[in-house]
Amino acid sequence: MKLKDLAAELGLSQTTVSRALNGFPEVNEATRQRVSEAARRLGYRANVAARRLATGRSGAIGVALPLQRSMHFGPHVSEFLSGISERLAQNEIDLVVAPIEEDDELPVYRRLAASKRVDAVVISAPTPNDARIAELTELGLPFLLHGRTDVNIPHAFLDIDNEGAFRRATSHLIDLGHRHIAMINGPEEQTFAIHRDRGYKSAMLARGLAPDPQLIGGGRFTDENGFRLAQAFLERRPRPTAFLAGSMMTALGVFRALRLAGLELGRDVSMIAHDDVFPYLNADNMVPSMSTTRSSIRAAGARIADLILLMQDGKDPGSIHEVWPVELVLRESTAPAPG
Amino acid sequence: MKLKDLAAELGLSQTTVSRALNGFPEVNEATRQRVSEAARRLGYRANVAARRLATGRSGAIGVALPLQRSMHFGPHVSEFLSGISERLAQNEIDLVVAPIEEDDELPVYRRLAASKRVDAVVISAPTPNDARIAELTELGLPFLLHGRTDVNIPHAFLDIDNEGAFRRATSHLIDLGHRHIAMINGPEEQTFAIHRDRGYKSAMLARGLAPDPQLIGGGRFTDENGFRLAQAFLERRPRPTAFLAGSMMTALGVFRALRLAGLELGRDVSMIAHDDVFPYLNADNMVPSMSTTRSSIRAAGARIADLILLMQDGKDPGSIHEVWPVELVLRESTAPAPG
DNA sequence: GCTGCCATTCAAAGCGATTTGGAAGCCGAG
DNA sequence: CTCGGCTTCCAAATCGCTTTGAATGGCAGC
Repeated sequence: MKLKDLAAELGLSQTTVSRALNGFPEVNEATRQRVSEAARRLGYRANVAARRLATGRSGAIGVALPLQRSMHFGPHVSEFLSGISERLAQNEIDLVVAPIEEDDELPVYRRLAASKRVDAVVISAPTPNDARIAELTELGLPFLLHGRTDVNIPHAFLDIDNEGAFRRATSHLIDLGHRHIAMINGPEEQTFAIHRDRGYKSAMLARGLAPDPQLIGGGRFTDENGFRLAQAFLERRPRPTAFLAGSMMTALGVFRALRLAGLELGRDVSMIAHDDVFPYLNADNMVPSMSTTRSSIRAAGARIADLILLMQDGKDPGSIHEVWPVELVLRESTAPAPG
Repeated sequence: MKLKDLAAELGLSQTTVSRALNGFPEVNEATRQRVSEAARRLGYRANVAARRLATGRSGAIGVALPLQRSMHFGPHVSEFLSGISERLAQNEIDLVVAPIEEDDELPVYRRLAASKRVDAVVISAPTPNDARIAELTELGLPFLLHGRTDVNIPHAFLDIDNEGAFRRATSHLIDLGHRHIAMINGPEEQTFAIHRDRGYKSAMLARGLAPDPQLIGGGRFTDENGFRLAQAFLERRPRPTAFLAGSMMTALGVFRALRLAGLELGRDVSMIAHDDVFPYLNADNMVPSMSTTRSSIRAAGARIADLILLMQDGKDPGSIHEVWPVELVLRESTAPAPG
């Protein structure tokens, strides 16, 4: 069933049928009804390849999927993709996944751009001087950055206020009387981890406390890494009475380390973890429930899709700068410092 | 830079250039060299929309991303997608993500098929009488099933031997002297969970042990669910001395429940968990290290991509039935039953 | 020298949509 | 009655590639 067939079926020209289906004003309302009814009845769907060729727009946007870095961000991926694709689907535009080998992104983008495979891409997990910004700008491939860089080229981004979140979390722990606060951050080269570190340290300094390098660690968002760092930190003297964890994964590891050390969370030790809101790891249902800095990565994905659609409608990328505030949700894992 | 430009640049016809680039035999080797060199130099890439229109193949395959069910399978998604897309990328074919609302898959597939958006789809997480098999068959949209059904329509699938894996794991625990073995399965309507249940029970019965319904539970693959079920099971008398866990996520929950009950894993209690091999959750690095039934979901994804490519080359879907054996890896979490 | 056969290359016809530039029909104004 | 202006619809060009069917040139065989 192609356009020609449908037109023949209706005794109309392809032009009219096309216009009717695409909502052009110059077609009689009665005709439009007749056309769309027939289209529905016959199950007609425009061939996307033909449409894309004719319009010059691919009707798809790409998301880089770093094969190696999934080491760090695996669990985030599904939520993020869900958020993006759900929103894009409403506009019938596809999300194509572009697998990328570490440090080999440029050729992939070049290919995507040259073959007009996607109209835009979203890139994630930037470093402060991320080379991709310049590369994509030069290629002329529109993009939206999830996160932030220091790169001095106008570009669209959406980020959460990592610095503010961790400043607030740290401040709160200090308010509760904690003085030795361990920080289990993300991969240290990533902008978001740098921002979190900045938030943590500025909160400490603001209260006259010196951040203890012995209590600061980073790395992958894994249960294992959280466990090892927490174990190490618990051996320091003075021992930390509170932990900040960069993700729910590392928080689980801290959990285990505390148990193993015979410490009770929410009494002997406090913890605030950052929660990207995974449906399969609920801070509220943990025992004890977990205090978190919370920001849905799925919602971010959905909004990113929105912003990309706006860019396609002509909005200047350089004017798209969104930084979301992060809420601090206090639950049972935070309590006044003991003794 | 389009084909015409490139041809003009070279003083050749579009036909010849196209053939040269696509490896047809009837073009002089010297010419081919000249063409591909020029293509590289000028950064020429065939416009995919045009190619797709001309060839009639979309050059993309679809993967349904169940928005609700990500509740269960979130962490698996990124690994699975990585496996598929990595393999597909080698053939320059795209992976498009199709978000799907629960119980609303058919219209999505219908749309994908009618608009020729993808050449095939992969579907996951089937139930025994999964309706999608019949629907997709009727639609004529080629598909490959990750998992198994009882549906009596020839179709391609790749699955792991869930029954055998759990039979073996259970047998091993019995060999170690365990008699009260708790089973924390996946969502009970899913075929794989049914197979695992079957393996568990058949191993018990084969050794003259009656599976205790009080020690059998299922549900989502979450830390939380594992925790709650384990806690409940530990209150039964006689108390289970061993646990089977359907995923590493639930195993983490069991971990916590054991600690809370003052039991030591690998001494008081044994556990074998199924490991889909997430790079961010390593059984070997847990403390104690975890005995697992192991099968990489990423490898499965890669193989699925292979099989789809074979189908596109004409292989009969009805002849594609792969069931992978699952290895049992013994580590510190399994030990002889106490007392 | 002519013919036939390879090996190369090409012109042109699709693929199935969108879109441009009119055309047909109808109406009221002049 | 004619003309211009709307509304509604259409024929044909176009997007950039693949592919069919034919043309060209070179060379061996007769």
